[in-house]
Order: sequence, then structure tokens, then C-alpha cells
Amino acid sequence: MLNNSHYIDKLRSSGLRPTKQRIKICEILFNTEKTFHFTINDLVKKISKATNDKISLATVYNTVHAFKKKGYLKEIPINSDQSYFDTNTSHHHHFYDENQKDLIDIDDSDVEPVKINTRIPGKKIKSVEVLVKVEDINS
Amino acid sequence: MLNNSHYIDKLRSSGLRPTKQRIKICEILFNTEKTFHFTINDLVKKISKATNDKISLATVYNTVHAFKKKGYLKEIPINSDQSYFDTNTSHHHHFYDENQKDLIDIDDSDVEPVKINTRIPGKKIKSVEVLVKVEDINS
DNA sequence: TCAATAGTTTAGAACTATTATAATGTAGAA
DNA sequence: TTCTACATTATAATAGTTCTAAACTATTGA
Ligand SMILES: [Mn+2]
Ligand SMILES: [Mn+2]
Ligand SMILES: [Zn+2]
Ligand SMILES: [Zn+2]
Repeated sequence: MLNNSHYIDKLRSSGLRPTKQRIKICEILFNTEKTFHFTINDLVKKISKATNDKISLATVYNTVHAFKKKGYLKEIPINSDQSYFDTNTSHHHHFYDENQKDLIDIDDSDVEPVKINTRIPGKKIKSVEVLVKVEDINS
Repeated sequence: MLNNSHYIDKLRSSGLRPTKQRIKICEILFNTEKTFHFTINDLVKKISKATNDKISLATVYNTVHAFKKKGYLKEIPINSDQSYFDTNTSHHHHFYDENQKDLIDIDDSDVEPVKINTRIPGKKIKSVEVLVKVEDINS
């Protein structure tokens, strides 16, 4: 609503036209102190609450994928019925609570550096991510 | 075909009736020196090649889930359009080749022990898995 | 300023992995 | 052998995601 010029610049400099749908999604994803994890369905709900102008589901998917491609979002590797995305694009790791089906950040400083002593010829490492699955103690 | 008594015992002692479908799937999954990764679709293809008796898709899903529940298979956390399973149930990690969409084991001894210096109250750790995404060097 | 153009949004259909259903079949117990 | 709980099966249903193609719009440059 207020200070969108930042998002407009960011989008334009990424080669993405600053449409009102993209700006709205930027507000929802990035206008917050804390980063968070979300599914497409979560985001659709947030959009509904935040505005009366509907954004089509296809546009939500398109935008999330565009933002991921530009590095403004990360996708979290997890087996689930839906994809999880992360507004925290810094290097960090996750707990996955299998009871609550909830993701919780693990700060990079809380994980000893992961050292991989083997490589694959002709391939370069894109990311190294630790997933810690947790469950209720009485399970 | 030959020495199925081992699988029959294993199934029976797990509380699973040793049906011919389950025995056949055991042969395909466990009659090999090397462990491997597979999708449900991969397994269906292997079954087609291995036998003329068809096994229904529902049974393949049911069996894989039953074996996973009993700890004879692991599911690998990865974002993909389909689930990946692993006949290697020991503690190890993975490369995921994003070009070939291929999983490669990383022996536990090739990864420095992953130390997590934070916990979630009321939760216990079920697994700690490292996923190393790789891609072609010229990407 | 204002068409031309390339990029974007959209509703809805299509796709596809997975799960549910409910009828039929079968292993194991008695 | 008979009974029953468990298992298999074909098929339908579900649901997340992607595709399509028509309508719309931000940007460019004449
Ligand atoms: Mn899935
Ligand atoms: Mn998926
Ligand atoms: Zn995160
Ligand atoms: Zn493996």
C-alpha cells in the first residue's frame, strides 16, 4: 500500500514487470520482519485476507515460481502433499515437525558446518541442506 | 523364485501375510547386492519386466507403504513430482542431480557428523538428513 | 501521445501422483 | 474344511500443479 517503490524497483531490476498482483504478493511475503514458510494454499489465504482484488491461482503459482527463479524465495525439500516455500533465502536448515506438519528454521550457526568429503565429477554443488525430522516424544 | 523362505519369514514376522505380490516385490527390491532408489513408477516397470503376473498399482502403493512403515524402505525428502524411496535403510545422505533427476548415495562416512545445537521442547529427533543438490558445471 | 509489442493475468481444462472405495480373493487359524 | 480377517484389484475420486488460449497491460519508441 504505502511504500511500494522499493518492490517496484526490485521487480523492474529483475526484469519482472511490476504488476499490481506482483506488488501485492511482495507486500505479503516481504513486508515483515520475520521470515516464514508457506504453501501455495497458505499464500492464497493470506491474499484473500489482505485484499478484495482477487489474484488468480495461476498467477500465484506463476509469481512464486518467478520469485524462486530470481532467488527471492527458496523451495524446501520435503516430502509432503504440497510444496513449501521459504522467504528466508539465507543459508539455514529446518526441523520438520511430522505431527504438526510444521517447518521451523534452524539457524546456520546452530549447525556445525556440513562437510561433504566426496564429489561428483562434472557437477557443482548448488545447495547443502539439513532436514531434521522431529515428532512428539510420546510417539 | 528360488529362495523365498527368507522373505516369507520376514513378512510373517512383521505381521504381513506373505502374499505372492509381496514376495515378488521383495525379490525385486531386496534380491540385490546394491541398494537403490526408485519411484513407484520405476517399481511398476521393474515388476512388468520381472513377471507376467500383473500386480495392481494400488497393491504396489500399499506394499511400498507397508514396507516403509516396517522400516524396510525409507522415503527420501525431496521436492519432486513423485516420491522417491530407498532400499538403503542405513543412515546416509544424498546428492540430487537436478539435471538428471537422479539420486546418489553419500556414505555416512563421507559426511562429517551433523551436530544440531538446538532442540524443540517436547519433540524428539527422528532423523537427520543432508541433501546436496548438484547441477551440471555449465548451468 | 499513442499505437505496437512483448509480457502478464485469468478461468478453466488438463494432467498426474496418490488415495479411497468396495467388491472379490486368499492366507492362516480353528 | 470352514471361517474370518487381511489383501488385492479395477476403478473412481482427490488434489496439487501445470497448461491453454483469450483478454489485458506495462513499456517502448515513433
Ligand atoms: Mn507428493
Ligand atoms: Mn509436488
Ligand atoms: Zn526456513
Ligand atoms: Zn540412498
